[in-house]
This record gives sequence, structure tokens and C-alpha cells, in this order.
Amino acid sequence: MTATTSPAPTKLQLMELLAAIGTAQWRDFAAAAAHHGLTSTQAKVLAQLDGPLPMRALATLLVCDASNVTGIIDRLEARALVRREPDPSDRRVKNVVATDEGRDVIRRVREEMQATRGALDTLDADESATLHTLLARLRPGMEKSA
Amino acid sequence: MTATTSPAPTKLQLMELLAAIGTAQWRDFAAAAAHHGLTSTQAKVLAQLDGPLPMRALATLLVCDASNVTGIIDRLEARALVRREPDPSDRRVKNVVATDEGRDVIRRVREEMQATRGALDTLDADESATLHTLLARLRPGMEKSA
DNA sequence: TTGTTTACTTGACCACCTCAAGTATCGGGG
DNA sequence: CCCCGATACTTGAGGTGGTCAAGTAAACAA
Repeated sequence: MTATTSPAPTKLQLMELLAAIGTAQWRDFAAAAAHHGLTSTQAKVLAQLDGPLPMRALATLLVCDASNVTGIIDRLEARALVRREPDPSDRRVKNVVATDEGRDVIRRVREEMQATRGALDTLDADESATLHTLLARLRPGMEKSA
Repeated sequence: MTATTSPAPTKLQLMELLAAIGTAQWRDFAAAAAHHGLTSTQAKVLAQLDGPLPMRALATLLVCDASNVTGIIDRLEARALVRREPDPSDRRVKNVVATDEGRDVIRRVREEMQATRGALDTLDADESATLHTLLARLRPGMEKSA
């Protein structure tokens, strides 16, 4: 073992550490969103809207029922952060697109997130690269597992 | 730069990676909890109950309003997973304790989580140690930041 | 004792989430 | 062509999680 690292973290310890960081990050996101008048769910949806996206696709991304999306988009649309447009090639489909204001709001939320995340600045280039590599290896196995 | 690692991950890339892993882990947790008839919030509460814990302490841990905890504990208590006991030294306080059944359920949820988290097994001892060290450095800065 | 603070509950209200049912459209056979 | 099954979305009912404001009870301090 390399003397520069801790003895031997258990799988459980790593899981707890990941959970703690995940929770903290989620709370940061929620706080940034709230600061701009959004719930975390609304911010999450807005963050997905790079281009027009059918309601169904949104439900798939959020891993939730389609009827749920209706309500979320209703509220975003009521605040003019988002628009429903008919799909030209399939009249059943409604594409959701972010308005200028919507794009603006989510941009500010992202900025606020980055600003508050100084913890990542304490890593030097090598450390960032190592962390990125290890986390990237973790991600694929993190999907639906049965 | 050490030739063994990727070029140079940006802060944003690392944030996205952490977010993706956090989301995946949370969904796993929710699924495991649901499999045992619990919502993720209920499971989270149950997981905190190593010993008797006042309602207020629970609210602090969950970073939410005290009145919210009342409802959550109501539902857990209705299913006999948890009990409210009067605090002997302060009659205002009600201590929440997990019942045998409650402990059993949360134990099974934890087991299911570990079982499904094979991704961590792909790391060797050195890698785990390195990851643990880096994540541990990240955690402190992940708290309330303004 | 009187007043302040703390712990918990209640009720009103909203967001989110699911399920079941309904409407409209699409697409593929007869 | 018409019918029929699948798909996209909405609606409504019902439950959970979350906040805030107000109320009760107990502790505590002056």
C-alpha cells in the first residue's frame, strides 16, 4: 500500500461519503434554484431544455410518470419560462422550449452553483484528473441495476 | 502533466459527474426503499435512528421544518416502524426510536443497496483509498456556503 | 411570579408524484 | 377505406413532502 493514502476504506464508507457529497450538492442546487424563485425540480427540467423536447422525452429523462410532467410544465409556462409548441410532424406531440427568460434564469442558477463550489478549486490539476477518471469509472455501473 | 490521466477536466465537468453519480445513487436508494414499502424520505429518517432521537434533532438533520417531521413520524409510527417515547429529563421532548421491525427493514434496505452497488468493486485497494482521500477533501467545502 | 424561549402539533396551502381514465392522433392490417 | 392497437398528452383523485402561522405545554431566567 502507498503510504500516502488512508488505510483501507470499506465499500460502505465510500458509499456514505458519496451520499454525503451528493446530498450537499443537491441542497446547494436547491438553494441556488430557490434564490431565483424555482423549485429544484423546475430547475432540473429547465436545465434539460437545450432545444425543443417532447413532454414524453422529459418524463423519460426525469424517470417519472408523464402526467407529472404536465403539472411541472404548467407551472413553468405560467411564469413564461417555457413554452409548449406543437410538433410539426406529429400532432400528438407538444415540444417544450425554454423562453429567453427561462434560459436566462437557468444560466444564473448555474453560475451561482459554480461560484459556491469552491471546494473543487482546492484540487490541483493532477488531482482533478485522477478524481475525474475514478468517478467516470463509477458512473456506468450506477445505472438501473435490476 | 502525468501521461496516465485524461487531459484536464473542467470544474463544470467534475460537477456534472458528481451530479450524475449522486442522482444515480439516490435513485438506487429510492428503489431499494420502495422495494420494502418505504419512501426515500422515510428510509432516510429510519437510517438516522441508531438511538433515541428528539424530533427537533431529526428536523435539524433533515434540514427541514419541525412540523414536517411530525407528519413523517406519524406515518412511520402508524406502520409500527418507529415509536415516540417521552424524554425523562424534559417533558417537552419526544424521542423517536426505531422498533425491532423498523431496524429490520432499514437493515434490509442497506443490504440491498450494497448488493446493487457493484460498481465500487471494480476499484482496487489503492484506487479506493485515493478516491476516499479526494472525496473526503471535497466534503467539508460542500456545506452551506452562504 | 412573569415573561421568554423551546419542543411539538395542527391546519392551511402548495409542489410533486402515481395511478386510472379520457381524448386525440398515428400507423398498420384487412 | 375503416378499424384497431399503440402512443402522447391531460385530467382528476389521492397520498407524501415541504413551508408558514398559530396554538399548547413545558423549561428557564429575571
